[in-house]
Amino acid sequence: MKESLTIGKLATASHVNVETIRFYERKGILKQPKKVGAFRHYPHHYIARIKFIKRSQELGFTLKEAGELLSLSVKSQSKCGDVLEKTEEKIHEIEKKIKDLKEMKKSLERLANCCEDRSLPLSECPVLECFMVKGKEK
Amino acid sequence: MKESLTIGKLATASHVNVETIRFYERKGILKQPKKVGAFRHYPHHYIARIKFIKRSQELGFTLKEAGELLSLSVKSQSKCGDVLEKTEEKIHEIEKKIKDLKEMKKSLERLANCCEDRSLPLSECPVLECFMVKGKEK
DNA sequence: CTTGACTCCGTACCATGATACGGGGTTTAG
DNA sequence: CTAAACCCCGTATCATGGTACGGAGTCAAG
Repeated sequence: MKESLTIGKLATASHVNVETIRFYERKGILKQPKKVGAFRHYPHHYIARIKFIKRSQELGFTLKEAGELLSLSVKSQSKCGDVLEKTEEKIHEIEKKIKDLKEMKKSLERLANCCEDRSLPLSECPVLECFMVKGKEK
Repeated sequence: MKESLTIGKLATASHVNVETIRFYERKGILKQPKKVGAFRHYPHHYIARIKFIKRSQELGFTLKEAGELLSLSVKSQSKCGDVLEKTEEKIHEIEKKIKDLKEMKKSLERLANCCEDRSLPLSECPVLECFMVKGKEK
């Protein structure tokens, strides 16, 4: 039966709840599969799709964005050019997140160092300032 | 009046909604300031605090985590050692996020390259596989 | 053919992070 | 003194991303 998973099997295999799969379908994130009788039957590659969604979410994409990324990979009627554009957009978003996180890390390291130097009560330590140096106006 | 902002002034200055500030106070994320009569009066540095919360959130921390980070900076009764520990924990979390984002970026770049080579319909392109190579079991 | 496991669907509910509303009190400028 | 502008508080509502429930249909083994 490698070509057909019930929703329960799919859920187990991709480590999510059955309800979550139904939820994704209602939201249009996951394409509804063909039904055999009244029951959904999923091709095996849906496991990869769900894992992809979960991975995307872990990396800070919303469910909707995860769906967009997924559909880039899946829509065979789209041209490579279209895909490229959206993909590069996402790459830039990721780069920005990385950059911001690095700044945040630096701020925290400054805080850490600022404490390492002396084992004083924190009141002696200009911490908040330490944090805020790179605070940007938006 | 550099030492006293009403909630409205604070909200304007830190680019959030008045309700958001009240919400943070209800949740214990932001310490309630002294009241002058019935009205909250905030020291000027609350602007920095709120900005800090917002910055943390942008970087993928929950409100609760943002509050924890903030309180690291603010609690003068905590010892540097305690702070150091929590701070380093957060640094590791950030490092992990950066690492994951870099992997995601690589995956997206592989997808992009895979499209760049040929301007074919995507159906010719083994995209989903391209994405999933680093998919990890959890 | 029955029984148990699984599925169907709709609806309700949960947490998080806000945002809005409404009836009242206060404060300040004219 | 009065009216606008602001603040108080509680409560309701919203979006996101699920999770749970319950009554009914279905499928597969014995």
